[in-house]
Amino acid sequence: MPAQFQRKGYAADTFYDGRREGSHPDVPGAAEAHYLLDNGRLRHFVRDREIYGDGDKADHIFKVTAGIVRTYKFLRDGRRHVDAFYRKGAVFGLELGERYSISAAAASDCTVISYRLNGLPMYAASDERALLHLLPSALDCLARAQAHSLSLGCRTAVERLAKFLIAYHEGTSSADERPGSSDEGAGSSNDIVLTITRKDIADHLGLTIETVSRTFAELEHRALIELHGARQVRLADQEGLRELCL
Amino acid sequence: MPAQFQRKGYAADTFYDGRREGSHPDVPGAAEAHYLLDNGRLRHFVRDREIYGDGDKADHIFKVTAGIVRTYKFLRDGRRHVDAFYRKGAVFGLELGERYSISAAAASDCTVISYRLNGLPMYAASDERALLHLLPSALDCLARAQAHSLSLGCRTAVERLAKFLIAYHEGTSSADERPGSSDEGAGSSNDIVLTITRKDIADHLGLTIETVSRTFAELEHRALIELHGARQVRLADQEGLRELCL
DNA sequence: CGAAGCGTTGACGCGGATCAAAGGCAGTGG
DNA sequence: CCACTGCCTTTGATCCGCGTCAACGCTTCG
Repeated sequence: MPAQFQRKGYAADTFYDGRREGSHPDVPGAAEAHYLLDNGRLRHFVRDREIYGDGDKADHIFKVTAGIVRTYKFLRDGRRHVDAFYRKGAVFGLELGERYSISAAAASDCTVISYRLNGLPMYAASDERALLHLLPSALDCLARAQAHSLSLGCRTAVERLAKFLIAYHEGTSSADERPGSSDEGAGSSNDIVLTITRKDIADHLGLTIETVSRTFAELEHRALIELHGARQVRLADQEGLRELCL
Repeated sequence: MPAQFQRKGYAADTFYDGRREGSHPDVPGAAEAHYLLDNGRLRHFVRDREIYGDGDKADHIFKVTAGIVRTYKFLRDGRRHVDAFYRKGAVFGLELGERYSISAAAASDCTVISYRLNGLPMYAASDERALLHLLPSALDCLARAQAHSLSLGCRTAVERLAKFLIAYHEGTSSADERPGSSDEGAGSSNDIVLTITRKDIADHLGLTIETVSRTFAELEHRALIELHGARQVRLADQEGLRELCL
């Protein structure tokens, strides 16, 4: 009923691309916002390669430079929950305790920079100024985690997938990993290429792969998207998709 | 399948009581961890009174001193999602942007300290050292938000409620707001008094009040809890309840 | 005592899980 | 070049947990 809740046009959740904190020029030292990652080590991971495991010592922070990273967790019964996806520019591996509470792996082939902490939990690292610059990343993760539990708690399969596609699109549309033609030309800007599997999507949205597949079909049936193979999706009616969000 | 994922005995999520960050003595200046809240203003709220609204200027940070605060959001269709509950010692109102993305209200009568920021988004506040001490709070919120989406994404009504009860119990058992007798005596330590409504629980767990009610009955039927009225619950079999968590 | 909230209980239907099978598609080897 | 193999995805049939609708009990307060 309250009217001020109608915040519109922001559907992105769980796709971290580091744009939000970068867009705040009044952060002290924003230019080197994650400068502590600059002297890190570049590492490449093939799809499904684990980057760190739930329970490992949390002695690194990471930043994605290419591809998509997922954070996830296995349940006792073998089920898997995918917490979030991280894209170019996003920081992951932030932990309060001295061990990771969740695993991270490459959802597609990807490249990350890893920065080694000096054996201390990150809130206790020696460089306070560097740590300060992690607060925006942490708050960004937090906001997206909250948005995601809202989706999981309140929304149907169609709505969750619609939101996912919008978020995925917003995550790539400004980046360089565009499908098809290399020039920034005509209106092909609502094509997306899913470099992650149906299973990753399903485990993230709290659905099964069968339901995800059926829901893709449903969205196509409603003329909101066009499927060209399993991985290539055109967002035929972005307005309609956004209608379904939140 | 991986064995190191079996982290046991930590079921608390979404109940923030500020114990975790306080338990890290190696945080620089942990004693005054939230000292920036010390010169704040004490405020009292009756149940359901809004503390701040989604969309308001995010110019305050809060710390709970008594009672339970919920953060929540209304959806367009009138549904409500309760993101988290905050208890004595917990900090809430942390935001990346300059406006709150979620509302906060008193889930029970409660008292909070509000600290006014100087008109800037909090990551840009003048006192960097003070800000630094918010990082643990933010990371704690983040971990719990992640745990909560896991519950919502993967678990059944019975499992969610079991986890909720364990978390609620862990949140009160060490605090002073104990039910019944005032002395720290015999084994009544697994009685809890729910000061929040079924609706708050339902909206938090992504269920309806009917299902929550039925699930309480189911847990009692399985002899995991004993209900003495709607608000007083004895955790008769904590081990059994924990079996259901995660 | 009546009214208003909150909580419980029952009947029924639907959305998504489960079980089962078959259709692309890429990589491999003959 | 084509058959073979394994993985990912789709599609169909059935089942079940939870939502929905409806009615009733309990408590509180005027």
